[in-house]
Amino acid sequence: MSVIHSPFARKLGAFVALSNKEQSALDRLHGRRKVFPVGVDMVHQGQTDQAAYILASGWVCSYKILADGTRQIVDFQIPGDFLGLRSVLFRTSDHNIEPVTKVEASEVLVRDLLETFNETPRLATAVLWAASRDEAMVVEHLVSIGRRDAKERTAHFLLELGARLKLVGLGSTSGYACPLSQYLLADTLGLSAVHVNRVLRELREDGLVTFQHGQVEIHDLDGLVALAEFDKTYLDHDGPLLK
Amino acid sequence: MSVIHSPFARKLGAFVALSNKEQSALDRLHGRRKVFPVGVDMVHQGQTDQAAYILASGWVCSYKILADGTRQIVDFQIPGDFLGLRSVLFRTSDHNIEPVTKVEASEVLVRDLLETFNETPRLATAVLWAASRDEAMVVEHLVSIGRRDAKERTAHFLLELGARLKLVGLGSTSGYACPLSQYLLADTLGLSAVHVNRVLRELREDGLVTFQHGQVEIHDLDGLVALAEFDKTYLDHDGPLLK
DNA sequence: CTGGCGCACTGATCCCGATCAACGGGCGTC
DNA sequence: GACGCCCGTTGATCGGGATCAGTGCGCCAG
Repeated sequence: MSVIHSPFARKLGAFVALSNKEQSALDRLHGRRKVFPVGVDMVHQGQTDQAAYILASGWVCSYKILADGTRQIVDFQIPGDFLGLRSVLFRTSDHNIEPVTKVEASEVLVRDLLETFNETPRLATAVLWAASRDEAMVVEHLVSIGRRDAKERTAHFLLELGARLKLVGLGSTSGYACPLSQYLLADTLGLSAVHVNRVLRELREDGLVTFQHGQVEIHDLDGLVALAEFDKTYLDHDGPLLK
Repeated sequence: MSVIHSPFARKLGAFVALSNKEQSALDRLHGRRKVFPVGVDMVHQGQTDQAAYILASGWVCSYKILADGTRQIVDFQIPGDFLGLRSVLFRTSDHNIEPVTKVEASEVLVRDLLETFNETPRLATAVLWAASRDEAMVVEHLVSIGRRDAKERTAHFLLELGARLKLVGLGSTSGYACPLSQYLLADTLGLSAVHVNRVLRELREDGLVTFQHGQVEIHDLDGLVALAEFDKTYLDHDGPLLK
């Protein structure tokens, strides 16, 4: 029987060294597959959904739209990320979760998740670590928007994406595929699309990074890390944090 | 035997209708009391602490300082808030938790918390709801900084504080005591202290809210709510959400 | 082939909020 | 009582990024 570990298992494996059996248990968590087309809300603003998902493929962003039409993207989910749990719990929050590329997701019942934890407690640890890392990234995002200028912010975000994609085997520290338009980038970074364009040009002219044709190429990792004050521990650990 | 429910019990009681017995179980959670003086870091940047705390009195903020000395405050904790759990989990995050007023906190072992949950599962539900609300507020904070202008941001923050303080019986929708300096406010909102001052003056001149002598007085609730696009459900529910 | 549309890109201008500089008041210390 | 120091307050100026306006290109639908 062939073993194809899901991005979810790969991600958690980056935090806790998991046996093949444990990884398979994670894979078994994946329930019914659902496909969401591009640009369609998975959860509507103000509405709560009972389902949680594990992203199998595609990218998702969660965002909020204000009365004047401006949009703030809170974060992105990539394959292996857990999704919807927040919108299930947040009775009072109202931000959508919109796929930016066609998304394949596995419906997960929280009950099944908890049962899996009972079988193998180390999985609970792994999930906690992954969740805390995800929340740390939201906090870093907040710091970025509050106190970093446009160039630093952009550099930080591109580095963060790279680190996360590397975790699930979808990229490296030198480059990765990125389906985000400059408009999405703008609404993520709290900038205008015009200015994102200028910033990307500057970063390219500085020889730091290129963002073209859906592809991010990092040319000067150290320079980017220094510019963005990016936490290198996100990039450095190759094996699991907890053996 | 007199029953003095802690702010922690009061806060959770706002989400789930708790019996006196359950509230007492929450009160019993409070472990050894610790006092932290004003302006001293409870957890140092980059360092992890094994303890989690429940704030008994005082205010705490968690923040990060960048290389150029600028500071971004991520959020505040007020009495009844759970604290330190995030810094325990965030191995990679590096932001401090600094009391802004003298703080009395009860050390809590996560083990004790889980045991309490086993006795009364409804408490687990209450904690989850409270935690998700707290995280929703961080998300709203991010949206604020990213897409609202200085006036809207400030209004939103003052409303949020009021709603949270009301939950634990430390204020009302018309006013509350607030120990924050305009410098702290600035580093929270991603503004400069000078500009915070001007914004507060404008809000006062508009007859919306005053922030003077450590006291916030809300004069036009509806006006503020509209300006900030503040979610009124935070203010409206008086009883527990789940009976 | 053609019109329409979304996205990348650029120049010109504007404005919100940062920065610099200064003053005054409360309060604790010597 | 005099000196610092922190905080609030205000004016003048600067600048980063928004806004407005427009071009060009690829792609899809007709």
